[in-house]
Amino acid sequence: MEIKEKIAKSVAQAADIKSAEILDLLETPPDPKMGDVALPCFRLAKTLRKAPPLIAQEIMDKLTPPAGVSSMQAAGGYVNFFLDRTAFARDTLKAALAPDFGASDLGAGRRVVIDYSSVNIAKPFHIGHLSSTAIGHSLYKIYAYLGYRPVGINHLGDWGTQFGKLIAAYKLWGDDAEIEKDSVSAMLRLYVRFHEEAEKDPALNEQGRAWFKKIEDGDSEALRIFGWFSDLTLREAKRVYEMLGIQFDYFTGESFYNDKMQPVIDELREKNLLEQDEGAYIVRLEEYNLPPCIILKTDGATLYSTRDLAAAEYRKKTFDFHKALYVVAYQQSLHFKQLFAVLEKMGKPWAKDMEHVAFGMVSLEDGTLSTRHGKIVLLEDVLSRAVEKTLATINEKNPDLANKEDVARQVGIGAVLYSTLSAGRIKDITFSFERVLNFDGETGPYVQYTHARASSVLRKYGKADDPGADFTALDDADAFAVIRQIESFPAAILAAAEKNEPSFVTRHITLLAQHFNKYYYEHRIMDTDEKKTNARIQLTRAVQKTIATGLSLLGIAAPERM
RNA sequence: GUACCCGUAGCUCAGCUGGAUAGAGCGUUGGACUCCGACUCCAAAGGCCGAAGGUUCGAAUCCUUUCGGGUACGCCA
Repeated sequence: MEIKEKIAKSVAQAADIKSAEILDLLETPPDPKMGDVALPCFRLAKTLRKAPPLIAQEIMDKLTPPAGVSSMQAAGGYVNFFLDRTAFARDTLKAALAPDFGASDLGAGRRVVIDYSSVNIAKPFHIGHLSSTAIGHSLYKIYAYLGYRPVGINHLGDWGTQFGKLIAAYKLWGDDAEIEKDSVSAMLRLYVRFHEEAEKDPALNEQGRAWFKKIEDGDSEALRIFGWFSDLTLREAKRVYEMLGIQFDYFTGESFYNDKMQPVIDELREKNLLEQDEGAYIVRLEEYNLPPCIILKTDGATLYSTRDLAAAEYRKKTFDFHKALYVVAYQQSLHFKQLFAVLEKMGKPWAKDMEHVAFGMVSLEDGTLSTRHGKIVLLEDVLSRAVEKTLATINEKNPDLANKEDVARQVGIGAVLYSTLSAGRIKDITFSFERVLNFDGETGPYVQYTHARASSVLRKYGKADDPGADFTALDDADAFAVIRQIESFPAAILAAAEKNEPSFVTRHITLLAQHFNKYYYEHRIMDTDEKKTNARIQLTRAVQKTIATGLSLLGIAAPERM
């Protein structure tokens, strides 16, 4: 970054163009043999009204290369700059070895509310919830690293007529011991049975509605049963969160907003936004080219949207957020567009600070996930199988390793997290054990292995860094590739936050691991020249640190041995 | 029907605020452990970037149309 600014500045002087404009043009050539930084002159041709190769030549002739640039070359319509690699290595490693490399105070004093994971009461925690959980948690870490104060909210699915049905089913066929023992699975069986029986006997639905009404009215028995179900579900979910190393600041679910909806409805009325249509109350959104948003049903009951409006209002009031993110699957993108549009119509200037961080659908190889038909894969099973497989690998390759079980957990779970955070979040995922449990190539274990390998070298070296290190040892192309990648780490974090895209971090550290592994094979790190050895050790240390930081931003552990 | 998203190597994906010969991993084939960790590395094969127009000095990238796939579209969440 810094060197690009210097180049932009000197080009600006030579060509009499604004330096910011030049900085914008600067890019990295496709092949390092061409140069390290390139200035394409094609766009300048328009204003200067000269042929690009001529401009390139003229700029080069007039230019005094800034410190850090060793040579220049005009080629085609480009001016190519070759960096002084020794200086680049020294500067980059110094920055990378300082504490909190890539961190910033960009977000100082700003809160970012992140709504993620959102488990449903009485429903199993399956692989369909992994994306929201992993992406949300990673964003939490990324924003925190950039100085923001993230607020993690688990917006529990704990409201709706379904819970009336569940209680009705429990009253008819429930067995306390079975529920205590099987928890969510037992609840799910009751729920499925209810739907089956209601097909034959529609009167059951009436019972379901009645029980839901009791929940709404605060009936003590209804609340006791529902509270019991909630506790059991959360206990199960928290076990998974613990395995994943994830915490939330709040477990405020939908029911939390029950008493907070009326003021929003009143406000909509006052502002003349509420309109009765076919018996229901709606807000029209034609000017947004969106279908209307239903606020109240014909029977006067509230809906999902009503609750989310109240939640948005509450979050703004409580946290005064700088940004509010909803890490929710893209199926709900219309809902969020409507939600944001309604808030905007209500005159909330902060509506523009809210963002739906959408991600793709998870399906199984033989079709869509379906809780009701039992076509699901439990997240806990995936995690355990990944851990088991890792343990088997460790027993085979590194049987004397201490804390094998701990490491197996870190690597196995890391593999699962990595796999959901490696592709862009909008991509659909077809879940397959084969893919998740493959640990070769661009995978979590690969990156962790690189980290462990670097750690191992550093352990062997066992000495502190030497201020007199000879960085000319890092002049070769392999080292340069590694250093360049390290240098762009802070930019990758910023971009990840900007786009709410953790995969930018995943990709960045994966590439870094690849460059380092190549370097490791081509070069001996520790040799007889102490000053040169130390420079290569600093490189190794910077790689180790950067990978560890990157992994931690993804919520993945970085074991030193594996 | 309408809106949004996705089509890049056999498979999974990068690259998409336009730039120099389209990249990686998996899989396939063939190599590399007396040497700092082989969960590693090297090499080969594999592409009209869904298609057609357009804008531009230049398009995988921007615009239009079109085909294929996905998702969602008032009283579920």
